[in-house]
Amino acid sequence: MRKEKKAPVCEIEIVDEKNVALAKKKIADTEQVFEMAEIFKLLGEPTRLKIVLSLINSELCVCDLAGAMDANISTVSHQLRLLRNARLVKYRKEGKMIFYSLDDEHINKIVNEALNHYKEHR
Amino acid sequence: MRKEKKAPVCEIEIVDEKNVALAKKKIADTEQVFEMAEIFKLLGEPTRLKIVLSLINSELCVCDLAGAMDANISTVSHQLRLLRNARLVKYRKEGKMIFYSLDDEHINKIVNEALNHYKEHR
DNA sequence: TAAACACTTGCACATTTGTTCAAATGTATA
DNA sequence: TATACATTTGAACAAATGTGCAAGTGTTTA
Repeated sequence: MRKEKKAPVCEIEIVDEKNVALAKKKIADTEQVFEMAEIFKLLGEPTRLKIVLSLINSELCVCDLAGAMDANISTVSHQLRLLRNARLVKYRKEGKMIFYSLDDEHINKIVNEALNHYKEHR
Repeated sequence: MRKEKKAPVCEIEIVDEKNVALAKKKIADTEQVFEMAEIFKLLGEPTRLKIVLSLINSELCVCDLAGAMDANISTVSHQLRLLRNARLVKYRKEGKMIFYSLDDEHINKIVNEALNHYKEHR
């Protein structure tokens, strides 16, 4: 005897089976979806986005970065750690200073694409 | 008599004035930075990213969307509202069903660029 | 008109997140 | 070695966020 799932309205009924299958395929690689989301989340916070934008032109030390963004050094450092962990930025030491720069050429493209989006909408 | 700011260590001292100026220029348009961050933030949450990925192939009703993602309809609806407000998705009504689709061709590019990033890092 | 259905919305709640302060680390210089 | 400096780190806290339930809206169909 088959176990009868009592249908909670909608979840069971599929309207467009073919396209649901396609959609499922797109999000099948769960880990990848989470990794992608992680990158977007990192760019989705003003302080971190400012850091990334600031580093597009050139490497900067933490101090100058904070200066350019008009932000607390500690705040910048905290956010840099997140960007570092995700390998969006890299750093090099020079004496007591640490210079940060972008670690990925794609970030540039992603940011620019978003810029286009923004421009189009106003 | 000049007002003497007591220098809190680092904020005042600028190491690389030229590049700090360039960085400042990049983030000068505050409103734009926040709008960009908003878009990234929306893509930076697994549920919402799955919605966007699901809609790349074709429009889907809320019900199928939830089915494809294996998520609660209410949850999906809540997140759809955010995507709607930001004009990342649009919708059309057909009877009692509502079909959602991507409202922006840039989203596609942004997502694909992120995909490349991901692939490159493992 | 009533029932079924697709979807939205308000609420409550736990969780996550960004910031600041103060202390710690590590490096250069007197 | 002691001091100054650049940066990192931990702790504490308020604010923001995602989720699910239950109730609400609006549309179709019996």
